[in-house]
Amino acid sequence: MTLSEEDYIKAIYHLSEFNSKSVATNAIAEQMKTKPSSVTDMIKKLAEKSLVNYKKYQGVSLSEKGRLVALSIIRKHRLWEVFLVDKLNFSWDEVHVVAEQLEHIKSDALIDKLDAHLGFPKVDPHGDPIPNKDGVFTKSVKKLISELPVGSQGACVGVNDSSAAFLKFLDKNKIALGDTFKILEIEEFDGSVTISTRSGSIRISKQIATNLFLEIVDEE
Amino acid sequence: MTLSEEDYIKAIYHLSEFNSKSVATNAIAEQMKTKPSSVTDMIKKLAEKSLVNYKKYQGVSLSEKGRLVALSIIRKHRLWEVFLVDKLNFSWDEVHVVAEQLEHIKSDALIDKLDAHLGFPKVDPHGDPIPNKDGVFTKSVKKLISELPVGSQGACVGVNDSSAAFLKFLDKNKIALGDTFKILEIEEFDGSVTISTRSGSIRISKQIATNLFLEIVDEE
DNA sequence: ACAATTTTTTAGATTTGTCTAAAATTATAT
DNA sequence: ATATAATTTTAGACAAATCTAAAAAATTGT
Repeated sequence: MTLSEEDYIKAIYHLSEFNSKSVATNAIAEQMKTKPSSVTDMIKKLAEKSLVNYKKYQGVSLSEKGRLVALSIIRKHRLWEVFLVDKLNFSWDEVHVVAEQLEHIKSDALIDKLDAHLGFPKVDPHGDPIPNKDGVFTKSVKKLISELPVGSQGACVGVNDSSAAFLKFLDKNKIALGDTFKILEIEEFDGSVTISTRSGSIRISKQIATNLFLEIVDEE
Repeated sequence: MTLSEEDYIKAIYHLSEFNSKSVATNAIAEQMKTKPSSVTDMIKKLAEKSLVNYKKYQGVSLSEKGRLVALSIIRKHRLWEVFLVDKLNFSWDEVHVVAEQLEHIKSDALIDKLDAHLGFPKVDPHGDPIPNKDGVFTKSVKKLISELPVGSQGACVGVNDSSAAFLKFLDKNKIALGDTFKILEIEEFDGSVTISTRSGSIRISKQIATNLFLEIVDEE
């Protein structure tokens, strides 16, 4: 698989991740920052290799084979992100660009050993699940604090607003990525939320609650 | 710089590492496993970017700019090799192929942080020196035990013969990469050498001595 | 329903890195 | 010294991935 093919497969996966229907040529072109005609060419090539299901003018979807390729790339991407944050002290918002390159390194042994080195993580620094070797992963529930009911509990895995000001605020309030929070109370009046942290409970404004993602530990 | 350009620069560096003269087109073609005509094309391109000094039919040499590019790639390659061996438990003879891919990842921050994570190593797992950011490195002396006089001391950094049998032998005799040895005595009769190790002194045959490299800690 | 718009595909060109075959240059051997 | 051999370069072609411009198909609005 060429680098470019891998990028297309990944783009198609992400575009069909939630709606599951077939993906439009234009949508892929936008995602890949290229022209629709280039997309058509590449789709033909991927169809030739039966990585995608394709019928002219009818959009495209990943075949099972293609889906597994996508998941293996995503697995690599997310493991590298964990490495960059946990081992090299990158901040979680800097890692994406570098992981985009690292995900294309071809070595099964490397990924196995990296996985072990990292302690077989289940989610990446943004709270997104890491597929296993066979492409199996538990769809994690990742929600804004403002969307959760009282009693919910989870690890803080990301922010909506990555402005320096907001990150500074989090730092000042001793809120860090990875911290576990529990929602104790939601104030009807202003939407502010009381959450418990390791160092006690604090109250956060609605604005904060709509910008912090929790990765819910969903027992099932 | 494209991946291919980087590979050519690295090949030219290695080919002129010891003789320092200009490198022949055929030599590059052999190293790169490509045809001489392809090499000529690429050399023209590199000359255009003033990464090499080139005169038709006269061979090619790296410009200062090209030399710095080569050293930055070598720096990345060797840091990744240290990572693979020290952190991911690859054996030192498996790392080259993977490092060949990793060396092309473009991110200064990544290499800085990797360097720090590894404790700013000075040599790679094969005993070859790691250039610093500015391309400066101390030319390390790496010699076979059989080439060294009594009294020499250094870290074991590599083998000539990487057959499974030889590696097994080393393992059985508790000789591992990184161990420090001192040469105590050389037997005229059969060329066998007595060396001191952490766990006492042992005698190794000439055959072993001609297959083990020491990285000499050369005070100057 | 069908004209207008949007989306998608085709056709033909471009760039990068490669190739083969042939020509130009340099090296070698007697 | 010069014919022969080896090396290097040129010329022209090709595959991959992209582009522009134009044609084909699907969608939308009234």
